[in-house]
Amino acid sequence: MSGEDPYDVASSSDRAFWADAVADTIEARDPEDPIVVKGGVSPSGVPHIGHFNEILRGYFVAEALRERGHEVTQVFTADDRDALRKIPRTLADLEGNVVGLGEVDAGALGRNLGKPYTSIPDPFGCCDSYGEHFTTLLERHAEAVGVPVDFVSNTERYEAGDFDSVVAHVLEHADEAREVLSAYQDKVDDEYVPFVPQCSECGILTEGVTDVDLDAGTVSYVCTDREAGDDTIEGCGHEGTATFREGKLPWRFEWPAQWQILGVDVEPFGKDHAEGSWPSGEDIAENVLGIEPPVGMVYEWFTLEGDALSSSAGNIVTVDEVLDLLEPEVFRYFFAKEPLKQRDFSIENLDQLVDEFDRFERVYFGEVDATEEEVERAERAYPMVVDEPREERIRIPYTFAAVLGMTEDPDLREQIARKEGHIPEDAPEWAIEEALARVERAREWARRTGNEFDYELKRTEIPDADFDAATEAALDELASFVDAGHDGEEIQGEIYETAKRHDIEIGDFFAAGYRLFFDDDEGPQLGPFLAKLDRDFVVARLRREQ
RNA sequence: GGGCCGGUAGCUCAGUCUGGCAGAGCGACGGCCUCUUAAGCCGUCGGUCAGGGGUUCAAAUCCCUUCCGGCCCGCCA
Repeated sequence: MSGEDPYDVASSSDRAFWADAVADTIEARDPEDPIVVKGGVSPSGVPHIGHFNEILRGYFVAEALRERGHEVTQVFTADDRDALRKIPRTLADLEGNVVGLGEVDAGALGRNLGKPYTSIPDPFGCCDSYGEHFTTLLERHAEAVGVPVDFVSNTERYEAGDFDSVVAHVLEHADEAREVLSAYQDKVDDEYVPFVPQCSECGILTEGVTDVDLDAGTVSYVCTDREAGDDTIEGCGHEGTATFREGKLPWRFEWPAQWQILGVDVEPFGKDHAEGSWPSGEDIAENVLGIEPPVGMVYEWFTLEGDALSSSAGNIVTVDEVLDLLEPEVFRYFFAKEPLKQRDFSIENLDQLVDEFDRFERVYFGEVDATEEEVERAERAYPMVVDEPREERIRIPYTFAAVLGMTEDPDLREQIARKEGHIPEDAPEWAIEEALARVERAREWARRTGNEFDYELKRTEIPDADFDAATEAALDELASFVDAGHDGEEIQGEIYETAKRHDIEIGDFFAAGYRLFFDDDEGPQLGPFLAKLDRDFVVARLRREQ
């Protein structure tokens, strides 16, 4: 039984980039083009960044193979005939806005437990079903991340009859099926039937199969109660028959069946599958279906802010939200890293990820010193991470972009960035535009995390402030100093001097400045910041006139 | 209880497959600068490679073992 160890596929080679190691394994099998890379999830609720392991790990493998001249298709199954097992805490509309259950008809959802996602009405009423709603959302996110993926609806495949022959084969060889699966699941006994019909009356997926008629291509069933976690889903007692298109294979069989139908050559999967579904899937593929299983590779789960991604615990972030904070290429870069390392995705420390990406980019263009290993990896992976390598591209350091975000004036942002040398004289217009787009993202990051960059220049209206006479006099003097024309360092020094002359605590005087400009107690380094603003405004504000 | 993955500087991680000087970025600290205030430049510090044992001339790397975090071994996916 079994091929390569899915833990070794991406790591045991001298390849600098793991996707090449996977591609090596696939090529060693001499597959026919097009090579099919698959992934898949149940559209059970709000898609989050964890789901993108399933898409992006496959994407890098696909790209590695394309670079070697293969034709590659990346497919993604929406496992939408799976049953809704528990009501999610939150949902999201098609724009990605996450909403609580209270805002939709939660009661209606509760009556649909045990039914396939595609048999449940869309709580938002905009798609044909619950399953289609969340699949659509995932498709949109995949598009936003820039990964070309063919989405496949499991339900549609069952309805179109694509699964017919596999279902017939499995039922015809039910003895082998039981024997193989029983090595992995204790509950499999002589009565086990590897098909789950959907009740024509109440719509739930029921396990009460009473008879199989291979010639007619149907199963008979009684709609019986079914356990789902701690709950029991009540069957309606209906006795009926279902065709092979009116139900589904149990997951352990469905996965290998998908491999057969779609001709899958490689599939990345999460570590939850590694010890259970994968070995049984390989076994079933070889010894029940008689096909060669794809190359499998395991990826580790990552945490969000140190904790498991969990929609019920509220610890999730969607792709939409993340793309408000960083460029798609930075997001893709995160998934280009070693798949087996357990790592954290931290919005709090997002600047680190962006910095790392910026360095990665500069390594590719040979602009910074790097180890041989880094260079090799960048040369291979960078072109897959960005849409198109362009050397003139400009990256404003993320935290500096956050500083620029303190002012809303786009011209001022550009002007400051130029003065600080982050935008070269001869930079092309497109590069400037892209570089400054990061300012909005960094601003959003500062706002979202409420971190030390979350200050907003109060330009249009002067904040409420009440200063004592000494402070007012000092501010007036500082205004005159600024009016006379000095650079940032001089202004910064003068703030200290002015405070001393008026016998004001240094910290208090800075606080007065932050109050006037940011309506806050703290802010960026004041002197250099003020020097970058237009002088008339700064002088007037220091004089509390505007 | 059994199996599997991960643990390397304060943080984020390379390096482990194939044993050969302990690495990078960020942060911190110091300086550039009469300055407790965050952006630039230069520099410095920073390590029980989770702990212990073994093999070896040589171990982050190989073997055994313990600890910590997570996954699987019921159902489901």
